[in-house]
Amino acid sequence: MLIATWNVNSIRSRLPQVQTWIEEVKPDLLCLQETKVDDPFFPKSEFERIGYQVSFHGQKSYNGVALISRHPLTDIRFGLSGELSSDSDAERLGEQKRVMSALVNGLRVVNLYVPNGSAVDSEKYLYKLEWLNCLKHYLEAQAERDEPLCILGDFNIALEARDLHNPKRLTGGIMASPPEREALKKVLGERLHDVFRLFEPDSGHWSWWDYRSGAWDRDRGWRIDHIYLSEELLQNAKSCLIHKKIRGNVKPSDHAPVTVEICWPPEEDENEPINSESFRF
DNA sequence: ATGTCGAAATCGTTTCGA
Repeated sequence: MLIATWNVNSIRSRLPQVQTWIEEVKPDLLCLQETKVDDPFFPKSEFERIGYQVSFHGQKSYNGVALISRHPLTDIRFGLSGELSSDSDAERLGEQKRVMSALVNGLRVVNLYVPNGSAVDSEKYLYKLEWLNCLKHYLEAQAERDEPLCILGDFNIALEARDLHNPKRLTGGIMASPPEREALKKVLGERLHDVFRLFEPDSGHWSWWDYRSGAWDRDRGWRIDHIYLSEELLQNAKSCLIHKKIRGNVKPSDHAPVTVEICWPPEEDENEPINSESFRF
């Protein structure tokens, strides 16, 4: 099963590129962030035409997440509500459309667009930390359901020095400050593992390059788009790739897609009866 | 050098957020 995450920075601006990439890579599930479109205007039929089911949770101008799937999506959930400590938290944090989840092939996928945070100690930064704390509670409640878990998306956090092109200069700033990193580590707990690092220990692998300052031409990137898996999925992971060349497109998103290949469901039982199709006549 | 995008309103230029 091939699962992908991509912050597209407006699905309407990026539609041709997303369609081309889907036809090329054929992901089973594509999780989008920053769709920047209210639900009535999501280009749903553009994906249905190529054999995908679509579900989305968006708003005008900002944020917005979507799931594009070749397999049935069930038990689709929107936002962090239902798992929060109070109704007022749910209402306040639900205004920004940043989370949706679904069951696909028996695994729970949680698609996230973590707040950017603007600048350390700003109002938006405090919101980001608070939001991550709510996400932690949400995932703790989720854990009781005992489903194999994949959480992925744009985390707007580089967890370690090797995830930054210039750790000396950038560490301590937004997306690389100790409080953000600690908050994310608490979200992950003991259960969730960064599948990219299972295959690639080295620095120099980025998923986001700022549009400004010639960051792409100078390869000054950050690794802030992540895929985290629970143990049973991690054991069956075959690869995790950053599709860097997509960032070199004409009119690109500032993020590249990231994919994980998981052997899932884990193994076909050889003793199981053969497909009933064979008995048709 | 906060240097570029995308969206929307204050609309053919500026603002906000990233």
